[in-house]
Amino acid sequence: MTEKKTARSPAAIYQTLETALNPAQREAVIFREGTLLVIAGAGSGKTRTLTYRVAGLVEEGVSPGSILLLTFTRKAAMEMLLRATRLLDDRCGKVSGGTFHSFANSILRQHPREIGFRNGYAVMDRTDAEDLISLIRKEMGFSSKFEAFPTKKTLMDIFSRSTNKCLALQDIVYNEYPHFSSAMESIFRLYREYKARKLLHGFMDYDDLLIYLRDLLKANPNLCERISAAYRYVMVDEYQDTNKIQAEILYLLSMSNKNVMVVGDDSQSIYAFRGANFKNIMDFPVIFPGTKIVRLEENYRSTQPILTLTNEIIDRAAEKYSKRLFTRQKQGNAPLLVDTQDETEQSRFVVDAVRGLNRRGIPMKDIAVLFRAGFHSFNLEIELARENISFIKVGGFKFVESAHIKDVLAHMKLLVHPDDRISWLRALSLVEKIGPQKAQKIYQTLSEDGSGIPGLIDKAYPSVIERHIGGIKRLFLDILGKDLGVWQIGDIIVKYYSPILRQKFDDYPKRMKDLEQLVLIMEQYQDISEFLTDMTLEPPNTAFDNAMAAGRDGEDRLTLSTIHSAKGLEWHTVFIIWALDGKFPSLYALANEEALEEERRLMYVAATRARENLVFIFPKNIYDRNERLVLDQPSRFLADINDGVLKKHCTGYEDSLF
DNA sequence: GCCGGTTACCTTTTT
DNA sequence: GGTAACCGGC
Repeated sequence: MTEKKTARSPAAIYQTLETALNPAQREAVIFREGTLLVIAGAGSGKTRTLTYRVAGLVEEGVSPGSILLLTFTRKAAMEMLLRATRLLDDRCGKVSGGTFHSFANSILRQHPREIGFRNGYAVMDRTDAEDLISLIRKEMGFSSKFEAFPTKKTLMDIFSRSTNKCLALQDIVYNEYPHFSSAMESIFRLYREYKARKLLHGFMDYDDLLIYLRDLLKANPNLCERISAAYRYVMVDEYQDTNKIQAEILYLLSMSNKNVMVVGDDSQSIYAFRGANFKNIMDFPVIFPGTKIVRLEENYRSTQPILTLTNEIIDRAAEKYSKRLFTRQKQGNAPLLVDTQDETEQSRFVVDAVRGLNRRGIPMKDIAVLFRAGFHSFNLEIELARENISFIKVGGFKFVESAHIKDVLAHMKLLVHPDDRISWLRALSLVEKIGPQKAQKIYQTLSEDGSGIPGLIDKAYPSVIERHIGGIKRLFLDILGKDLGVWQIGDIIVKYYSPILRQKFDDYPKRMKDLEQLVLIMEQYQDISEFLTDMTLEPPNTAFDNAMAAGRDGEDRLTLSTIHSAKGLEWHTVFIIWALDGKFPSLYALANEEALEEERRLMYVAATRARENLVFIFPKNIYDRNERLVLDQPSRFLADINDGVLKKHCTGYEDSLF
């Protein structure tokens, strides 16, 4: 961080409080002892409030390390601490910040024995966990051939929901996946096996991090006392998106000091699919009696016409939410609703409109296109590339999840975790003539005699195999016992892997670039496990979203983002594509009242990202093969809003849209 | 028995 | 573009 130390005296910060913050914000900033709940509407200066509070605490002499700021992404935490640093000085950068998951990981790493992972553990990402499930599924002989049996993805969903909602597996299956009820017995057996394997091989999935932390704190009162005493002030952002386990952890963390502040907005809760419950925020004063509640209702982001619309969207919700936003920016353009013939026309419309805005002085980085699901932007991405408009895409598929990245990382994981069965199978299966069976056999012998990588190198194999396995033996010979940096090791692995890449993927030039990118990221790390943990817990959300790219990122780029990844952000102009009933809300959500309500909140989050201009677009001749029907209506969240609030717009005038 | 190529089908959101 | 079942060939 090259942040300059600003020579601003503490008194000056408090002087600026009067002018920089409104009374409600100020109240939250200067609140000290006890629990505080801040209900902060969209654009109400929530980040500003947290930033000032952090700076204020540090300024008063609270040790930065004893302040804990839990946010939704590490990026959000870094951003806030950076702002606090600007406000005060470098000490703010030393505040402990991150996600619940990374916080859990940092604590658990220090207590491997207490949690039953004597030799430490590796964190599995979603794909690793699914691979393990798939392996077990095959071993146990469950397949969908003879009975309705869930795929690995669905199994993981079921397991994860059960954990995060604190409900029995049966409840989840019978209520949310009734069509798999007949397989309940098998699912349960598989689940038990999955848990056993994780313990046996030293793996944790994302959910385990939270569970083990909670259980560690619960089972060891002395430790809990010590840890909670270490954090004098705890703050949690986006509290509406936390779940029951996280609430319990927070409660345990408050054992010694009851100075807990949570900030959130019940109408922006969009992670129920992951076990989050917006009622958490309402329960907070119940769990912590005597909680002070502060409401931030003045919106500083959007114009009145945009707020009028967003208020209408959320007013139609079945559940009544706790506030209504207002603004002093009365003037502004009416939000637009545009229908196009098909997806291509939708993309062209966006391209033309973006061009028009850009010509009239709106920088690309002040414009965003938002959508419900990652793949909704594929067509637009092609059009943008054709038109030479550069963009950054956030959300959807992460590049660390793609097969080629996982292949390279698997080799690296073996260096620090030689008992990693998933990685062994993955790496060995890449060798010609070695498939799942042979890989399994090789792994078995290495694991039984505990010889790991050296065992692989020393062992002689039947000549057919030996001819092909020589490559991977040489790879590890090149790495082991040498004093190499993370990126050098990565580079060696990539060189070994590139012939496989060519053979395996038609689009290898593109993937090769990803691998080069990966090696660039590695340059920032001194330690392999640290690198691997970061790739799992804080993966770059796009191929270009990392410090490396940011360095040469002077370029003015358009943002494409899933709505989930746009949370907390804002742009001058926002386009929301696929505002088509059946896509948004998704057809999956229609059967379920709660899911539908979450879709509505999602639409609310999307629309409240806009400062000046807001445009909804839907292609109206979309045939859904699944349901065998034509989707041609605008999203039901917009359909009945009258013309004065949401203006219908015809295509063909994109140049003078506003 | 096992590898590896082929085909049919489906595709939400994220730590 | 990914997953899982299928089948031909060694």
